[in-house]
Amino acid sequence: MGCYRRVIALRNTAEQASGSVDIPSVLRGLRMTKQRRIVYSVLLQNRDHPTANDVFRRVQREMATISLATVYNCLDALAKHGLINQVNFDREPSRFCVNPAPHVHFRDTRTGVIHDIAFKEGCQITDLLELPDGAEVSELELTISGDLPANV
Amino acid sequence: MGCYRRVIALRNTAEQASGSVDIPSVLRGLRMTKQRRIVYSVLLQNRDHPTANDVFRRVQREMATISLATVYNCLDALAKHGLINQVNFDREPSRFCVNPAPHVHFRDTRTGVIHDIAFKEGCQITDLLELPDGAEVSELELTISGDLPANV
DNA sequence: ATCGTGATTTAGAATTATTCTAATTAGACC
DNA sequence: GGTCTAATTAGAATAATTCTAAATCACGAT
Repeated sequence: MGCYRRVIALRNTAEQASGSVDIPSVLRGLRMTKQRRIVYSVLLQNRDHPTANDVFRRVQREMATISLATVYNCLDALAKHGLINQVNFDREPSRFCVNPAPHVHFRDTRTGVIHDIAFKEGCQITDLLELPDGAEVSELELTISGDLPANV
Repeated sequence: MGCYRRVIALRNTAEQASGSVDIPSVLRGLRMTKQRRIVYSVLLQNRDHPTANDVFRRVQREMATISLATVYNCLDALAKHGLINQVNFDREPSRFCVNPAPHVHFRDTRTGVIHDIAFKEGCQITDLLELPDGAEVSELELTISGDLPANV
């Protein structure tokens, strides 16, 4: 029995849109260069799971000289340091997500919007699987496509 | 408590390797052309989650004139008709899987081998998620990477 | 402050899985 | 056998991403 209240970050809130993010000079051991900071803040400001290209276009508005390769580099560095997640739906271009909480992705096939979906309290997906004894999970990606009822 | 017995199709069995598959001329509404039949039988014979290119090379041994585009076409047709699954790990080349039972994929990071993992009896992964009321799942892909204990 | 050094950024080329195009071939049905 | 549509083919095109090599930056030591 899912309920709407528990769905995470479906829409940008006022704070998210404000752009007033304060990012320290080193985050999780990653030096926050100008470019990395802008890429990261763009992701924080608009959590709609943009592609690298989307990010590139948004960042350009604040730093016209940045290159696409740098955006890729930054996204990669941020992901390697656990600040963002790379989200893959089938073979579409990767998308990026700042939500640090454990969650999975649900694409509404009608609107194309990707929603973050939390786990129910205390639930471990691997408990449902016939994993061999001693298997140790290091990465797990779950993507779902489907229909959401017309918005309330 | 996963147990090895319930892990599906980890290895090719004798029958799988025999190649003596008998495929009707229409399967799930899909006309089984020579090429589609060979592609399908190659997948049935060796269930190691090959890429399109792997399939291409294997099929060539039986039909030297087949083209890579045809292999892509066949894989696509087979997948659209539910005979095979397209498996995506991150942004790696797609892999293909004939296992018709519901399952997820686990890549052993040490060996690179991809294992099919079944769900425990009567388990619905979506029960663990805070899905909005009325959400209807049409596709679901779960991929896991991790370590498996050294083979028994 | 300046210098040296390694990390970062950059532009553009390269890579590569996949899709597209247009022409040919095969197969089903009359 | 002839017709018609679907499937196959070779090769070109696409597009996301990565690579390369050169330029720039930023920090610590002097």
